[in-house]
Amino acid sequence: MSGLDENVLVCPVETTLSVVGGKWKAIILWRLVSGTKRFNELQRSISQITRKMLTEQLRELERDNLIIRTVYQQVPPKVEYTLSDYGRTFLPVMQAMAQWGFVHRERNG
Amino acid sequence: MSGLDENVLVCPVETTLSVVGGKWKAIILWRLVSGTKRFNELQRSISQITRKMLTEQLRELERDNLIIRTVYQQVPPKVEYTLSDYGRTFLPVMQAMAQWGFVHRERNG
DNA sequence: GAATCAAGTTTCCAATTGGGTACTACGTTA
DNA sequence: TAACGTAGTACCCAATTGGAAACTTGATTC
Repeated sequence: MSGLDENVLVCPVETTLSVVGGKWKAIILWRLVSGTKRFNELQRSISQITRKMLTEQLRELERDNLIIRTVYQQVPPKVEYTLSDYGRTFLPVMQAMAQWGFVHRERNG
Repeated sequence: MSGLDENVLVCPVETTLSVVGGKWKAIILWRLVSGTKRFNELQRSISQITRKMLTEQLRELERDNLIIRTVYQQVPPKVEYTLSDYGRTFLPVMQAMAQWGFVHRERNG
């Protein structure tokens, strides 16, 4: 607990997973790459996610400054989610993942 | 269930997560990038993982052909885990993750 | 005056994940 | 003959995750 090198020893892959790990975050961010989305639009495009999960994940992504949440004061409510500049730094990871997933699906069923 | 386009519609990021998602798999694979490792060696290098979890994750990675498990018939037992050629195709994703994690740690605490 | 809409929140319950501990195999070393 | 070491398994229990459904808000439409 007293060394200078604690941070140096942390695995960078673990660091990444601590921010965008879990079942949903990378998928949500990938949806936002193609542009700003509203809440229901996101939910419809991620078929298995519940409102609760989507809300939770969006809150955490916002807290970590990866996305920006914009509330329009109108009824019915309108809330938009946008990748932040910082969120966009995650683009290379998402592209690598998308590329691998695409090829993997070709290879396997 | 009868369309031609089911697979086309699957999100490639989701495909990737279905294979290497979860809390441990990417970390384990990243350890193997630097070379073949034995079971206990892996466990020691991933401080929070239990034997049970490590066993489970290694079995699944082996089932999906990302790693190769080699058992030496000797006592005490010796089992080695190695990235397969196919597992190595995941390298770009891991590198992108490691790079992002490294920069993210600089930026944040 | 009832229904509708978007974007949630709340509550409760089920399933999955994960941890602790003990146990195993068996040849070698003390 | 007792202990050691590696690579696990087996079993049980606790914690966390995740899902379903009902409820909320307030202006607008039927």
